[in-house]
Amino acid sequence: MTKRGEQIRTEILAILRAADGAMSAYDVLHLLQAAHPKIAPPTVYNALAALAKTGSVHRVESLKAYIACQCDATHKSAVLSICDECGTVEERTAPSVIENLSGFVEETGFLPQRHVVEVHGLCSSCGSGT
Amino acid sequence: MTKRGEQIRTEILAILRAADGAMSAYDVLHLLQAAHPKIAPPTVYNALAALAKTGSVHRVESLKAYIACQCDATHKSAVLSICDECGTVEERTAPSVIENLSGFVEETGFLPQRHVVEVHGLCSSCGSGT
DNA sequence: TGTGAATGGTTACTTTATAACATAAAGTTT
DNA sequence: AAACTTTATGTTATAAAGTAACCATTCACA
Repeated sequence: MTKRGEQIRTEILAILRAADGAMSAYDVLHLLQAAHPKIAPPTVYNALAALAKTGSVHRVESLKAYIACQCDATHKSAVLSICDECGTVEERTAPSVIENLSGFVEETGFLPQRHVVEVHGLCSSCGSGT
Repeated sequence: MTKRGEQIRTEILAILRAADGAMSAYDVLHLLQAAHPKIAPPTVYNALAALAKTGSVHRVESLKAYIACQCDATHKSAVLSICDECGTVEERTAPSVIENLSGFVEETGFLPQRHVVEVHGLCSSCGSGT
């Protein structure tokens, strides 16, 4: 299958990688429309969903926004640090934190499948009076 | 100050407490409109924001929805377990998990202020073939 | 090369959320 | 207590985010 959508997905990934912080789906849409004037929201959402499934982008739930994956691979264990001052989002894999969290919810018989772990605060630049 | 809005906030809290799972702001709005036909979205969002500030309700970021606080008090350390099957949301305080998480993000000089920790999966009823 | 399954795109719409403005209550000064 | 100030609340209108349902294209294979 030579996917038509692959082109769009590649462009979206490039856009997200070039961004400083997270971008809303509509931010992405507006940038894409520079090159493809007729593009519509579902195309972007479909592409973002496909990219999210492979792990190359993540949705930042608490920002209603999206970032390019900053880690290598298929990691189910990312923690996002979101600076409320400058807007940068840092992603780090944290297997131990996720295991700890899984163990906690399993205490009540819950079966964890997807972890949303986002920490808001100030990044090292913004927090240290820089 | 005898706040006018206190009435609405009380009603919203009662509605959320009576609900099984999380409710969207508009779910709440529609219920409220039974009693107050002229109520508008911002009234609900204002009230939810006020309730969230005191900690008596929480926004479930990954559901775009709201729940009544199920714990006692001013806890900054809640973990939400969200059953994707039946929709119930269980809130538990987990100081150790949050400390662990804070420690992790502090490794890079990040200053944590607000933690969003939501775990999707199956609750004990839905997960055990009940 | 037809035909059907699968994927992607488009139109139109719903849901979620908020800016900006209008109103009203409570405190404050005289 | 009247007039003013401050702050909280309500309303109108609109923006932002997301998606259902339908249409078009592509590919697999007879």
